[in-house]
Amino acid sequence: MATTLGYAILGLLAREALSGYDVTQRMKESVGFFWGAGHSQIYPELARLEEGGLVAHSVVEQRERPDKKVFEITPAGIDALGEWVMQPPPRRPTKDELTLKAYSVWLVDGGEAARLFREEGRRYEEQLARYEQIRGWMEEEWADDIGRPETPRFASYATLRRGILYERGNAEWCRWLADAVEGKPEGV
Amino acid sequence: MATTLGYAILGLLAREALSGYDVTQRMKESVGFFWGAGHSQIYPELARLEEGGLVAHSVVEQRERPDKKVFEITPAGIDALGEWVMQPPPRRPTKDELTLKAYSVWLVDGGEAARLFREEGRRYEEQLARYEQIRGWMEEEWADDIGRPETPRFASYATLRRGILYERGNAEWCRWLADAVEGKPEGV
DNA sequence: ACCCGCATGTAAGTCGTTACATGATTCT
DNA sequence: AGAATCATGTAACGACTTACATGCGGGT
Repeated sequence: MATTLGYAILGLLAREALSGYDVTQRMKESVGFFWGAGHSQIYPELARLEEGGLVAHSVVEQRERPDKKVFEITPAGIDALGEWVMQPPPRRPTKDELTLKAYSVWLVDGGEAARLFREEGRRYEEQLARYEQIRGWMEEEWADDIGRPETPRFASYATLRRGILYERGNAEWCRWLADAVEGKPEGV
Repeated sequence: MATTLGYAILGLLAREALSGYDVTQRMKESVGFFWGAGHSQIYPELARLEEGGLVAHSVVEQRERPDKKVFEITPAGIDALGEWVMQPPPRRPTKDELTLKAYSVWLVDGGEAARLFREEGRRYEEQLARYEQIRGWMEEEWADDIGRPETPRFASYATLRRGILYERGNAEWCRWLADAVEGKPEGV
């Protein structure tokens, strides 16, 4: 019924009521690690969700700040989100620009290519380090909830683990590729 | 200068001359594993590349088959592709629908969720098995070229390794998540 | 007779990015 | 004085998907 972005927003609102601005912020941090959108996409999508009865808003007046519309998920919204979760997602081809570049890496100088992939690898490692830090924090602070699949904290922890595996795989691959284009033998 | 899809096509044409139809087929197998497009996107893109002087076509008449336009990459096309390869790609947020579903998995029944993620994990494992098979074949058949970063075969092998790490990470995560939502203790 | 593979395109619609537009307050 | 944060929207454009459209030859 809603779009994928709609379900991403519902996933946030199922945890707490948020303004469009707040949703935009979340899309740059937490959820943003696996689904991103700018505010120009979010405001119209919230309107569409409201039209479908999946969310409802109330205006909160603020002193010294502009008024804001705070959106809450409705029972119908919770139902729709739960049903969507259980549908197997369509297998779309992963679009990875760095892999695409690697596909044509044979055309360029090995030393220069090594520099590129080492630099990209470093970025993945930085992100990985950030994730590992959050993971350590979660495992300490959220220790109880992490074992309870019915809590939102468990779900957040699960997505973080996915991010860790993803960044680790990418970092490992970049290192291997940088070594290989420089002519270094591999350690598989 | 060209779009990302344009560079994907150039990457193919740098290896061999192809018709639009052939390019479409490649987008479903080899390159399709990390960049996909339908024929309705490919034909206009080839026209744009030709307009920019990066590819050129000649008509090949066939008996018992429709005539076809075979596209070749031009020296300008090779240059453009090589320069693009060396540009660090913009860091776009990974869009992964399955991770997004996991973010709201706390709303649904653990047993049902386990079934979903186990099934998805199986698909990743199947793809992984296919990749591992190709890898074995490449390491035997292409043994010489795989150590030479200036060959297209090396580049194909490199992208395959990326695919293997990707599928392996996903499969591992799905297994972990399925166990976790069922209440099984983890083995990290 | 019908479907599949080869072969090439266009059209309509959705999704996503970048830019335009406004305006108050707080921090430097 | 200028930049950053909070706050909400619209418009234009580009990328991508799905459907429309055509036609021959070969296999069942």
